[in-house]
Amino acid sequence: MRAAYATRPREQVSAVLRREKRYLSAAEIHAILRKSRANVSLSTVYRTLDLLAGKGEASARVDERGEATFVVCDQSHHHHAVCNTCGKVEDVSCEAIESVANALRSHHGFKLADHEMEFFGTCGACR
Amino acid sequence: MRAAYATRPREQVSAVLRREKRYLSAAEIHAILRKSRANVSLSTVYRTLDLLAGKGEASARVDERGEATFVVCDQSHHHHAVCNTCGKVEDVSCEAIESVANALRSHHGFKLADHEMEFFGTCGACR
DNA sequence: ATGATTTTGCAAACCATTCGCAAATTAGGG
DNA sequence: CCCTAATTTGCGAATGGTTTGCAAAATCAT
Repeated sequence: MRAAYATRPREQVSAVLRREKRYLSAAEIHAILRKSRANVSLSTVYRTLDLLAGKGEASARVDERGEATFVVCDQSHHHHAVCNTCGKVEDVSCEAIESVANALRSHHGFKLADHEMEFFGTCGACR
Repeated sequence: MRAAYATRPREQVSAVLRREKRYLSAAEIHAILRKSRANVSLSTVYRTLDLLAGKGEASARVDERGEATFVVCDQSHHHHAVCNTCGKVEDVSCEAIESVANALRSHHGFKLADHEMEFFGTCGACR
């Protein structure tokens, strides 16, 4: 059966994501770890991110420059509100989707199965 | 001032997108063009896609494998309903966003500035 | 502790995308 | 039309984020 070793490098990568709460690329995480003298290889950062994303503990996003970035998040279905100022990401539930599903079916004959949403704006702390 | 030449290669790339109406990568477009004996270089396909995306005539999306894909679409603000069966993409307006904006502000203290949504399901033709 | 199994690190391999540059194409005025 | 200036194309080479192979190191169960 598959892996599951609780290793130091993995915990360190995970800790950075939990502390920062914003979208970070593998390279950024690697740089942050180096500063705190935690020498985790870039490969391990990538592998750990894939692992977390696979378990649903982190979600991925491709930024404007084409780099993959990750945040820790709920495992249940939800969406993200990203602050344009500080970058912090908050989990948001989606109640309003019902009305959208109805509109899609009646106006487009489209049967909704899944959806993705992302919000951008200013968080409470930055206002 | 900037470019604007109406060239054959650009028209051919654009025509493929208008005909297919689904997310296509540069490589896929290049392959389709080769089959119809239209020899447009891969570089030109990439450059034309950037151009169309810049003008808002096409919108980009990164697929599961990490490749950039494009569709032609309205220039006004809207969202996409992607059919899981045939891949066709329909433009969808968003009326329901008002209630979401209100919920974000009252529950999270978050001031919504922009948003992205994408829908997946089964289109009318495939049902 | 001990051995089986999983991870890590490093460097090399990948591969989609970008770039440099000379040749080809386009737009427009004369 | 014809010519020139400006833009675009194609090619191959360079880029750069991400993946991979493999031997050494770490982890877990016994």
